[in-house]
Amino acid sequence: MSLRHAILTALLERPSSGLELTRRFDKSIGFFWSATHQQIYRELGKLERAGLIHPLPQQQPSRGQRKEYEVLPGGREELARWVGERQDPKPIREALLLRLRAAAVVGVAGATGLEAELRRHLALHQRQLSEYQEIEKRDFGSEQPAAEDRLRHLVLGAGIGLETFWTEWLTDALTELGGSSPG
Amino acid sequence: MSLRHAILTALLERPSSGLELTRRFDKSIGFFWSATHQQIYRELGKLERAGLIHPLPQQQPSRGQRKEYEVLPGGREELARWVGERQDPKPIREALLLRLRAAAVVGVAGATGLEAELRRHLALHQRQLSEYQEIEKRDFGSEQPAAEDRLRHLVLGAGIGLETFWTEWLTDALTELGGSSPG
DNA sequence: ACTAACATGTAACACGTTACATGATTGT
DNA sequence: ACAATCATGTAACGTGTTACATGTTAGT
Repeated sequence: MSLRHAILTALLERPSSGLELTRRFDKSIGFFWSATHQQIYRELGKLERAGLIHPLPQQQPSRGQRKEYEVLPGGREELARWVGERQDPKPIREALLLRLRAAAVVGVAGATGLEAELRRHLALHQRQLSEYQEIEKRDFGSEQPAAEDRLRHLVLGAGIGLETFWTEWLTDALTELGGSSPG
Repeated sequence: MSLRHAILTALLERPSSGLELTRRFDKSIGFFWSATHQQIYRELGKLERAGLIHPLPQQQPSRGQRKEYEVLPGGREELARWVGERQDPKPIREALLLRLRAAAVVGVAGATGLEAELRRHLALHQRQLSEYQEIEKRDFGSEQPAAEDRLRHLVLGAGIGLETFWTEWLTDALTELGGSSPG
């Protein structure tokens, strides 16, 4: 049940409407927890009914009208509780690896398409890596960062590390596949 | 819709019953696409109704009776089609990163629990890494591997690379958090 | 009046998780 | 007879995905 906590985190960082949240989930928070606008509206409704957030009083709630939410004390407590919770890491779930394994059993004959796919993924991961590196340059130049900034930098570092891993691995994979493929 | 293809791949590697599949999804295939037995039985039912797999004829299908499945030509075709499909990589979805970001907004005061959690994750990733390395030593010693084995080795290499990344990153994170935390 | 962009929402379905139910086989 | 284990399955619910519906605001 992490979407709920992703939303609470985002709203604590800055009160927002559903659409604003959706856009913030296309970057920053969304870099490691993505969500569509439908998920977000559904979860905002639940959070409101649970008394963890409430809409800012200024705007009357009607369809098509912007509705900005704020976290209530109960929401902050819930988030703090969740941060301290014990949770095992989820196993890897990566369709590309599954597809390589499937290619091994159905035969590598049609693997020209697969090779193109690997190149395409390589380009996407390289682009994501650049984006993270730009954010790092822009937001984390400080010499004496506050504790919160050190945490955020750490999280960004994970993104950079993971994208670096994928670009290296995909490069290796392309060498393997292209380099010595038998006839 | 990858579970379907994970199951087809597993059944092509070796015809199995639902419970056997469940066990194989706790290792090998499951290392990068996990599934519970309920998911597997549900999907086996769908695959059978879709005519992509069928139970081996020997055993009459009654509850509590072992039921072994085999992939039909249509299933193999479907898998081959899927292997060549274009699919974008999914963004990272890692609750631990979300929790660090949440810790940044609710305050790092209760971060002693978080630090223990990071250590716990470190140990888990180290164990997983050793497991992969043992598999590599056992299964991929050959000098002239077949194309299928090169692919499978590549996939295992991704697992090793990812676990290596996490152990290094978690070690860094613990240094960051423990090393210079302000009073 | 029309259009585009903004903003919130419904509906339907696929996938994932947890708890539980039922029957078959094996060992004591 | 009983318990443990193997094996398949149902039910309920939460989460994620896709397509579509509805209303508002601003520009022309």
